Amino acid sequence: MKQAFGKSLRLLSSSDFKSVFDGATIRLSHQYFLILARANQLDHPRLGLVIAKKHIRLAVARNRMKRLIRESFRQQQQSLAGIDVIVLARKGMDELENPVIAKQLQQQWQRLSRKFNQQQQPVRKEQG
RNA sequence: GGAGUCGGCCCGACAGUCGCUCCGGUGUUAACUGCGCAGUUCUCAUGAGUACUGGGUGGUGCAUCGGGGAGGAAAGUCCGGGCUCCGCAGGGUAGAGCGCCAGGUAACGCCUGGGGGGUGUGAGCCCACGGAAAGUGCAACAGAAAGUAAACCGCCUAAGCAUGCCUCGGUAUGCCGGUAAGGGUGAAAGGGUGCGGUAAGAGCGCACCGCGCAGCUGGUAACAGUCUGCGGCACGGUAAACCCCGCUCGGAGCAAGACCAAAUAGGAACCCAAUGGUGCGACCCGUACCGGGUUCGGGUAGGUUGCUUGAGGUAUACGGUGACGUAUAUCCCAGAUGAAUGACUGUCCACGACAGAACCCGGCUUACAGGCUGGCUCCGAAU
Repeated sequence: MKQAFGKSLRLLSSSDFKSVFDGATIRLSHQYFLILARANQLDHPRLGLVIAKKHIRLAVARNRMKRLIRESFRQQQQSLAGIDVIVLARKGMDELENPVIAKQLQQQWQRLSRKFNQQQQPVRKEQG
């Protein structure tokens, strides 16, 4: 079971980001972060991160957030196939401990996966 | 041993699992692509072009192996340089910065050594440390007076004038005054101490100390001197007030700059179509609007580059008090770009601070848990 996290699993250009921001079909809100998502036409998910300096002031803390989110996403990528995801950090996220953040993200990935599958269901019925 | 002071170094350690990025090696052929070679076909003037096939070789990609992968401040962006583009004959002015002396350096507002002042018992530490006899200005409150000094209290009444008294020379009072020694005000009151001197005083005179100027000596210099002479003796403070003097300074920055280059709109050249097409209109006339293709240049998105071998690190030797320099040997030590350098688990301990490269260096400043180590000082004990 591959759990690599190469370039293909990231949102790379500003047009990639724009399409998710403009056409997001799923919004998951959390006290410390916000997840936007929409379907892509690929067999794997892609992740984009928006960690604003305004919300998390220290560069070291911003790096930590990015690493934790990437790591969590990397481990969950199998259940998120076909989704473009953007995670936005909110104020205060850097005050949490690593295990807490990992746990919170884990829960959000599961919610995201369920919600995405519900949205895909009617489409398949129409096709079949 | 305790207290202190000045440096140098380190930035949890080890193991396992799963990742990210760069470099190198090997392999891979499914994919994309660059460049030669050979054969065949077609076009035309023994050469060139077009298409296809075969094989070679490189790049991207994918596997796999090996190696590298944040800091002392990577930070603030406060100075100085390199690099890049733009500008530039020379000189002056304005503006900004710097400011004891000498040296180091690519350069500096940095560093080293020295001088001066302040501070500490000391090692040390601190200093925006040019000019106030070029000029202008400023100094609240208090105080009589704050800058060619000045009489509030005090001290004095010698000289001059007036008046009274008398032993006719004194004495008392007043006027005219004298006085910076004492008190008081103030951050600051125009050298200090002593003796002489005087009506009382006063550098008024003298001695010593201090000060200024000139010389001499030492020092590259700043500056220093039990040195010599002259001067009784100011030239108060403030230049992070204007100012004066000396020195330095073109502008913008890697989102610099260079290259490749879709789509869309517009431009240029050539070719083609032409007497056209569309609208108004039953039609003619009339009128308004409008081509197609190829190539080219500029150029947006996007990509490549700049991009890490450098005023480089380490070691040794030599020169120098030192900052540093020279020589030789040796090493390659992040290079990301929606932005890597990590996550988890276990063990151990002193339970881990401040904090993340973004073109690159040299500094300064600010933040900071601790650990290791060297020099020096003070105190105490022992020998």
